[in-house]
Amino acid sequence: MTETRWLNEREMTAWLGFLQATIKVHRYVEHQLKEDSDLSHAQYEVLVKLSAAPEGAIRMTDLANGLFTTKSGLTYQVGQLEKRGLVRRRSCPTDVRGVLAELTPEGHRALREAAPGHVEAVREALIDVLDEEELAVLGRALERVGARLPVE
Amino acid sequence: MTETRWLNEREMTAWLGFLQATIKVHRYVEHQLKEDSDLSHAQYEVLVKLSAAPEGAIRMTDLANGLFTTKSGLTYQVGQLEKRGLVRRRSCPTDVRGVLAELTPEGHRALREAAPGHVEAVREALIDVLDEEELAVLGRALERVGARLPVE
DNA sequence: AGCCGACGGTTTGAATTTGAACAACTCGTA
DNA sequence: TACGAGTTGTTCAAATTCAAACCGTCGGCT
Repeated sequence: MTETRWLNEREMTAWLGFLQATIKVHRYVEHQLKEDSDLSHAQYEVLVKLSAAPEGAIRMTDLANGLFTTKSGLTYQVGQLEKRGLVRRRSCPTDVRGVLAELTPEGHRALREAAPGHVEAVREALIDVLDEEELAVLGRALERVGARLPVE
Repeated sequence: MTETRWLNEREMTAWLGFLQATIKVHRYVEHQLKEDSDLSHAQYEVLVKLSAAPEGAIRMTDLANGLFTTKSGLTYQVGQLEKRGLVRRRSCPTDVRGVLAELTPEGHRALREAAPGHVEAVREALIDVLDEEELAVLGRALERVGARLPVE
């Protein structure tokens, strides 16, 4: 066991800033979506992915990976969305085990209506607070951070 | 209602990077603590704050604010820590309503033992992945982001 | 002293998250 | 063709989170 490399002041600032910012930004975005569109952020992201799917439908597993969520968590959220008629499930033609999720017309509408407010919240909470340089550095750095860590 | 200012590519990269990085880093740190010290990250942060308290004890509300958590969430977590004998509650001498939380000797020990592994995980997941410039920019920028948003 | 709005912390119930267990199925290989 | 390891999505119970309701107390004001 080697000596612990404690965080110096600059590192501590970055870590605490990261913690505080992430918690607050997530909470802010979550609230805005729930308030204005009655969607959780997780649900919103599901709608986005489905809407962006090349064939209009995605396998559950691919969806879970793309959203950095667990399989069981996704099953739950898609279940909620299906209850509300925003998403439909159908079986995968090439793999009997597979399940494809796709947006219903109501799902498309819900996303279209929720998107502007959500983007505004993202700007308000994060994007518009940063200048050009910060935006670039943050994008580059955090992308690298995320890519290094396992999905689950 | 003015026209929606959608995110351009650079902004979208920053936002997606932020989402992915935050989710994964939080999960990574959470797992490491649970695995190696049987503590949730929330519980670890409580121990840290208590350990850093000038008088060795803090009011629940101050603790909640310092940790960007909700009052009820804190009540639950402190309850868990108390069950395990890491934290003690006593009433505030100057305010009957108030409750002070403080570390027990076991709490001090648990923190001392958990800290090195936690710091290592934080480095592994975030700090050591960034260079000097990124560290500085990230610290400055995210601190500003966090400060702008309401606690709750 | 007495009132009243605000505060401090807990309780409550519902919603969500998690990992593990599970059953059904796929696919490469013997 | 038959095997077995790995995959797919769901289910389950337990843990956690959240907001709202709640109760007792504080403190300024009359």
